[in-house]
Amino acid sequence: MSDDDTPAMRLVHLLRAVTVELHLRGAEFAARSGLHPTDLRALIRLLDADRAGEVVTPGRLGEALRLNSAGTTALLDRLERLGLVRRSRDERDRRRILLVVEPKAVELGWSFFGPLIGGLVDAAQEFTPGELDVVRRYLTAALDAADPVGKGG
Amino acid sequence: MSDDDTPAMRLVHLLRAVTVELHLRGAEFAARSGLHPTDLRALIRLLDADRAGEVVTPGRLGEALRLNSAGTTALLDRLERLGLVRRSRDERDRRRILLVVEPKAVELGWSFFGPLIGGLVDAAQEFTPGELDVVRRYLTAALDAADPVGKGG
DNA sequence: ACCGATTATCTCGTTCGGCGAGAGAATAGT
DNA sequence: ACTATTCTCTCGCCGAACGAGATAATCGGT
Repeated sequence: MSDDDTPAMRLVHLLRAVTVELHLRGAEFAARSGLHPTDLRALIRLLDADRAGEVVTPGRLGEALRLNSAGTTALLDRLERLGLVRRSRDERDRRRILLVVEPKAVELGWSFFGPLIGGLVDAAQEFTPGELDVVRRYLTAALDAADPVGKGG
Repeated sequence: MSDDDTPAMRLVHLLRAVTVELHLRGAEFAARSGLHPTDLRALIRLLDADRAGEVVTPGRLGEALRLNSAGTTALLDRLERLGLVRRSRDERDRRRILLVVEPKAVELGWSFFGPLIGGLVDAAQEFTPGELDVVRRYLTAALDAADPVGKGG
């Protein structure tokens, strides 16, 4: 966007290149697995929640993915048909559906993220703990810059 | 994915959070501008090429976006209708169309990337040149890890 | 205990982005 | 000139996502 070739701008372009690359990887993986891009985003969200022990309902999932209720239902139909997730009535509030992640989804997630994470962890081996902390500080600052409102907003 | 709470894994999660955030920003901007996500990706590609002085044809654009020819034609119809791009016959090889980026597209690009880049550059102010170089090395390594094949094929 | 308001999910009908197949136009090789 | 190749566009279709509204369960006030 700018012809500036400052260190800061180089990082901006690098960061963008990384996001583009990860996006492409995701799209390729989704296509190979018979998933739509949205399905992969949903899978990621569900696995994150599962890992954090959060309970996810269709409403919350749709909100996270910016889908309306009709789209969310269709999405869950697809994921359920693929055996990646299961709908389970909440017995405490019987209006709600709790989404249960099936083992198959965890396996699928690992088959995608495993190699990627492995590569990134290997890459980190080349750096000292102090250097990794510098990177952490930068990425944290970049996250704030990209998300002015903040997660709490 | 892993419960490991090592510095390397923290960076993985941070990097993912940044990409997710940038992705969301893009989707919001696209919706506000009456663009589809694909249209924004196309705009980015076209502006990059414009900046680099590259010549882009529908075929090349479709290849970059992983669209087939029919989808590419529809995409260009949308962008042309919005006045962001213009089709121009290549007089040397009259089978080809050269895509010309209109000033409106450059303005639109800046209105999206400008604030984002500004925030990222500001964030970089807090770091010494040596620290920024550490980040550059890490992101370069991460890019390689995400793209094992490499840009060169 | 009842009734309206609220919340959560699903159904129906529609829109439109993207795909596959193939047509049309220009170029390159023999 | 003839054929193969390259580049773009047209046509018909599929399906993801939307808007509107139906259905079902819970909550609050009386």
